[in-house]
Amino acid sequence: MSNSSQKKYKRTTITAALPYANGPIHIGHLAGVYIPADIYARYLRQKGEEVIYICGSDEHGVPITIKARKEGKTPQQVVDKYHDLIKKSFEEFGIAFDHYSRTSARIHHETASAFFKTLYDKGVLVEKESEQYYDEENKQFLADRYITGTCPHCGYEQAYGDQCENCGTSLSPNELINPKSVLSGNPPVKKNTRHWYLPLDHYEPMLRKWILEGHKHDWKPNVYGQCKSWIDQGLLPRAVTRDLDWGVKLPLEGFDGKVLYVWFDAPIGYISSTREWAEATGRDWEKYWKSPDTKLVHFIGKDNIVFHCIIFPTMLHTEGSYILPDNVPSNEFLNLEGNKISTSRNWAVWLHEYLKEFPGKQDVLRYVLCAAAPETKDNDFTWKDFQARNNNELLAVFGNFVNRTLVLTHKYFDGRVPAKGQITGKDAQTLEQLAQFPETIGKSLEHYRFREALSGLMNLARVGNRYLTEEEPWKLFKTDPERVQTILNVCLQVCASLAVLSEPFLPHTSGKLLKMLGMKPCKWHDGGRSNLLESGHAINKPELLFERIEEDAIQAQIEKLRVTLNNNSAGEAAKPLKETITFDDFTKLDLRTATILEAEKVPKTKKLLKLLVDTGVDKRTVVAGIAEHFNCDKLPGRKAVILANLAPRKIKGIESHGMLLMAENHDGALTFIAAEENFDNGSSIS
RNA sequence: GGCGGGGUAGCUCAGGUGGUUAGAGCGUCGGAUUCAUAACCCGAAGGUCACGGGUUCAACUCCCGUCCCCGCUACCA
Repeated sequence: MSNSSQKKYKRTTITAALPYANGPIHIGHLAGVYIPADIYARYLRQKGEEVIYICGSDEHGVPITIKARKEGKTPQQVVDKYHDLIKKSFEEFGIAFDHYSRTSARIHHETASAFFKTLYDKGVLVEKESEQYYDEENKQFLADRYITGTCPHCGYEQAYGDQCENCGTSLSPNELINPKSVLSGNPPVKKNTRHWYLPLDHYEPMLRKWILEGHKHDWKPNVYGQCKSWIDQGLLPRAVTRDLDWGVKLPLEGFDGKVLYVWFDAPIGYISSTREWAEATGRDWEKYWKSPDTKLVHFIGKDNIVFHCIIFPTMLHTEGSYILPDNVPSNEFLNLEGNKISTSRNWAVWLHEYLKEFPGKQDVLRYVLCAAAPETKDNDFTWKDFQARNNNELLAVFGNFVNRTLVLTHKYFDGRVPAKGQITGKDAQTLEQLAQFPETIGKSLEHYRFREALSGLMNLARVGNRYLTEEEPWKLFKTDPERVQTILNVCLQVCASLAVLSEPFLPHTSGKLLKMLGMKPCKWHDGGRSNLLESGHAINKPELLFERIEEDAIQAQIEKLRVTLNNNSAGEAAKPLKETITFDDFTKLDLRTATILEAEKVPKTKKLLKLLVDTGVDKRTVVAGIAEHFNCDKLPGRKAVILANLAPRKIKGIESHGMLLMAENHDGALTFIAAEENFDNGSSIS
């Protein structure tokens, strides 16, 4: 079913998730998105198919305006910096986009606002009024991130309108106590504003049919499952506009200060990037997006599944003239040395730094990240593994085979491809195996199985090594030089095929090898031919394709990460102090020593325990979010401190009277606070 | 808690409409070899296929339950 559908396509449009222009690219992005997409694109190109590989920087949205404010720059300056950095490092790394654009480009603003206008004119969008916080001094509505206030949960005074960074709770701006505008410092006022929504709920039947029925077997289980989960939970209308001045302006009269919500404009960036490319090269962009014989494929990370499988397709569908994606191969996440990659904690291997620290080793990283790509589950990148894969696989299997063959050719035949003579069974068998590789590897690629494809490529080098070792030409040369000619001819054909078939995976290596063999780039299915190199053809001097990566280079990287780890924990040890309070403020708190009498888990929650506590004054129920840290059986009898005069509050239907005090370190571990001596319950604390 | 994904050799992963001795690469050990960047090649050891039930002549593969990891989501007074 999925195979027959591939036949009808005449061209392929490949998109890779637009990197957000507020930071550089790291190995997680590469392994999950850009490398697989690049391999796929290069493969199709090499097959001679019509294909475009499109990407660009995603440059709108609130986080960029925040970063700009923090650094005292304009948002444009921020995105310029990262756009340039990202674009350059992609190029140097060998990600071969047909076009890399950016969403601040004029053509993108035109495309995105026209797209919105079409949906608006068609009556697709639903208009709704709502109340939002407004800064009167600056005369603008405030994004959630532009409002700070006191967290209603933990009392932290610098909580943001969308999240409290102290306790991690996600908030809505309305929950904040004493909200303040980040812009003016004044309390914001509520004001009516109008926004447009994409009514995803209306298109549930379409999505059900298209995804749940139509792509049950050709989409990856993680993607299909995630979509099913979303659809089954019930889709809600999603706002497509925001009150902000950084982004694509609404193409409607009288709505200054409104822009398209960044998630709406970003995927349209694929389209505008295609248009920009088409204008520059004199092509027709529309067939890549509107012709039913075009296969549209989005490469993304798992955080992006809902946008690319549900929201963007709904946009394309409602617009009316666009095709929908044929597949959305999404990868899971890559961890680094056992921990989640984190931009803010600097726990990452940054591409631009790698390129500096390992010059000329683009393909090593491409190889390692493809071989260890998180295709079906999260995976871990370690520098030890990086070293091992370079030394024991790329170098020992691939590089070594090529080197052996070329050295022997120079030694015995002065660098000229010797002619084949009598073909033995082994020769024929090897050439037969060789012939199958383009098909085998190609099939893996067409099913988005990049790890499998790469290991297929390595198998070809193994075939070569085995053949060469078994035939032992170095033993025969004195007695049977003609036989050696045949053997080396066969080995050279394998090398030639390696040069051809490695191109999608290891483009730099492929280029070097082609040069060494004196070959021009070839079509995919030329790989596998047994006469790619004519006899008598002169090859160049061999150079090493890969060099050994020594222990000190690896230790340097590990040390670099260790320093990061130290910096992080040093930084985190000291959380900034809260605002100064008066003694009177303090005396309002009634803190008491207490003992836990009973503990049970609150059903249907992960973190909540219902505790019965003896406060000395009374026995009361307290709900505490500590279930992940403490076992119920171990709690009865435990001494604690509670805040006894906190207003009661219902949590999951249980009235909680007071709050259990705990200390939390930067790893999120909790510990009890209690009197060291065995004091009576109800002793007051001051 | 709900939903989704995953739990298979020391490591990274394949696998199967249920059916002979569960596969690969790397690592380890042994052998062979010297053309080659101490590389290649051959061989071996290594797994109760997370755990407990059930269906079946037969389950790692199907069903039910439990546990663990990841993501989304609810919850942290």
